[in-house]
Amino acid sequence: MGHSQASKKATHERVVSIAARRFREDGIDGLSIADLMKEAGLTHGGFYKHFDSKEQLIEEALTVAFKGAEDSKVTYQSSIDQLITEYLSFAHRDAVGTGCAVSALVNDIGRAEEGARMLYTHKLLATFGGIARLLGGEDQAKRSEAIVMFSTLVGALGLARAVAEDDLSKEILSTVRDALLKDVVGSGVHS
Amino acid sequence: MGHSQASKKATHERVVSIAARRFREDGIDGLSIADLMKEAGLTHGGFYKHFDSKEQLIEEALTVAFKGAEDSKVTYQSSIDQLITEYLSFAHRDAVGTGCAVSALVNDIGRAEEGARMLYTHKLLATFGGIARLLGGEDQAKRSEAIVMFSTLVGALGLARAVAEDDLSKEILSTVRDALLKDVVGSGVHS
DNA sequence: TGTACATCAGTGAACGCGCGTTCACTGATGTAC
DNA sequence: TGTACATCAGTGAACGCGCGTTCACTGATGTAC
Repeated sequence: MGHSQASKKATHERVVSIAARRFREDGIDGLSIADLMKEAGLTHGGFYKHFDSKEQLIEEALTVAFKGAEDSKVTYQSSIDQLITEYLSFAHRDAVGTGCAVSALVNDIGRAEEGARMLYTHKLLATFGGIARLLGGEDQAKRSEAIVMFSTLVGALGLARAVAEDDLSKEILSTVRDALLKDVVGSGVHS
Repeated sequence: MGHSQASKKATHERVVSIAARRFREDGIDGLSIADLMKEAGLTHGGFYKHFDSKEQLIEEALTVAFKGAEDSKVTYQSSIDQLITEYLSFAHRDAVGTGCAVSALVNDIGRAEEGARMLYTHKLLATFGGIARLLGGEDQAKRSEAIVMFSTLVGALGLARAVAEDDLSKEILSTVRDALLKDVVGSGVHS
């Protein structure tokens, strides 16, 4: 039946994977189909052999971005200390495209379609659950702690990325990291 | 000398004021000159009687957005409790266009020109200073507290706006608000 | 005060360009015999 | 194994549209006398 299905699938996944990175870097409206296909080594026309529309790509790419290795690494750490330290690291700040998609798309998603917002919401719920687990439970108190902590992480990472001066950016990351690590020690998670 | 200078100034300010709101709502790339001028009751050609380029508009509009009454109301509250309560209110969540521009533009600004990033950075420094003052001082400890608190506020507001389900959105705002208010009571600001 | 003239904010057609999408075509690959 | 044919991923020109920007023009307003 013509071209191999395996190679089509490989191309499809490559395009989605590039989009998952570029949407985080440039915003959903900031990446064009032509640019995307060019980076995949193809021409723009071929896009529609893989997707019905840009909207379908967005949903597939966000699904990948929310499941991606880098993002999960950040969300499901082996310890809460490690999560805080890696989430607020300079490496994570500088790796928007492979980092936490919840942070990278926080402003974009309010302007996106219903489907994209749903994926985002479910990822956020999973993240709250994952952090609560790291904090030692899934009761209401731990969930609340997780919500506050993740809000702080997302805010600090966003501000550190937005700021034009590197000194201030590093101060934000270090200050928030130290404060959160201190909170965790104080709350008895390290029983 | 031709048209009144007063009416030109009034038009200029009206256009900048609309842009300051719309940039927050739709993103910097999400607002076109034609749309902007239409909302001001003018045609697109007239734009260049007021600005050399879109870039100049961006800088003027961000300056206004960072000085705007609504934003300052949020940043320079009379008390830290009031700041937390109003920043994390449903009203502020639903008023992106007139609310805190630091939050609304946190993702956009990393993709913007140097000038815009500078304005953002200075506004953020002023905000940290303002919150430290509300916390009772401007020493390093209070500055650190202010950085952590503002990160938390920005993260929580962003997530509450991004989320597709109203229950979750309200839970984020309420949970973070209560936690921050409790922290403040505990730290002895209300001596 | 009334008239002639100069100014210039605002108009709207037009510019080149990039967007998302369509479509007739190509040519490498898989299938049938 | 070798040849003829069918499939279809990928190509690239073209579509209508909106973008930022330019420009010749208009006509209400301010100035000069």
